[in-house]
Amino acid sequence: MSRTNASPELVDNLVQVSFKVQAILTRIAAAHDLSLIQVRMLGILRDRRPLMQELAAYLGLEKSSLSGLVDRAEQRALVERVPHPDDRRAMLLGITALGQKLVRAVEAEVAGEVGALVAALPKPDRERLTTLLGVVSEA
Amino acid sequence: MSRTNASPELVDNLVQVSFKVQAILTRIAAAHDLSLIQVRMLGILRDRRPLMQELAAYLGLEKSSLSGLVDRAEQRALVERVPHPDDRRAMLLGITALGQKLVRAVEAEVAGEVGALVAALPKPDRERLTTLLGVVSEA
DNA sequence: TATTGTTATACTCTATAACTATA
DNA sequence: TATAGTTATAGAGTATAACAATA
Repeated sequence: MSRTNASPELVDNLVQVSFKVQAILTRIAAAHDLSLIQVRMLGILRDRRPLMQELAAYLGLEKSSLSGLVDRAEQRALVERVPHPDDRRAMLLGITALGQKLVRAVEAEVAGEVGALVAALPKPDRERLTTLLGVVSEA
Repeated sequence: MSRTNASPELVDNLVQVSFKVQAILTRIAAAHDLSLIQVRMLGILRDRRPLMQELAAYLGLEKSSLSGLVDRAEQRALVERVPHPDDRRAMLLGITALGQKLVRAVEAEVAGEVGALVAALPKPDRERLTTLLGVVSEA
């Protein structure tokens, strides 16, 4: 037996804001000749050096899909495949200096434009929103 | 001179929740053999009968991209092209009974799963979140 | 045998440019 | 001439299945 946990209005607002944020991300990525999935990939590689299959899992992609994604990013010198020292089947993925520069530029612009979405809220409201979204984000 | 309007944490939470909601939408759409853009199209056609170019504008697509999108949906009998009564160049787009059924099913599931994201919040918090997201949604 | 990654293939989604038909 | 829509073409992103190399 399931129960309605949220008003239609809350669901609607979550969906609307989600599309709004995605539109900002997509537009900024495109301005740097990147797709959203490429930005996500670069964002992950900024902090880790995963195997192909690990990155595929993070991104929710099949390994074959990731091969193409990495191919295109590698051709643009944004990422690099590094042979795994202990397993000759495996590849470690790294981000290049150019990739880092790009992802930092994108993230700075995102901070500005997403930040502008909440600029109309007074500070206490922004703090409340931060807390509430934190809970949703952990759900 | 620009100023930081939002904490990095708030921006992060907005982006994280946005991806979370999109993942739900994409998964539910896929379970019905639909893409996100097809669901958006059906959602619009539930309330309007636009021209091709009007729908393209709503969705932010080129008219040629929409041709293919409508082709594939029409082949599955989800939408239909209806000749415009007054302009023989133009096409009005409508949703079929099957399309309506599909979009209603998707939206019901979305309400359930997105609703579940906020199920942990007590009701007053959900109401506050609704209001705050309403402001962001209008920004 | 199992695992890591690539390749072959096919489909959706998207854009640009050229085109047709109508206004 | 201008507008509404389609078609031709190209490329990114995705999946499934078959494959090669290594464990």
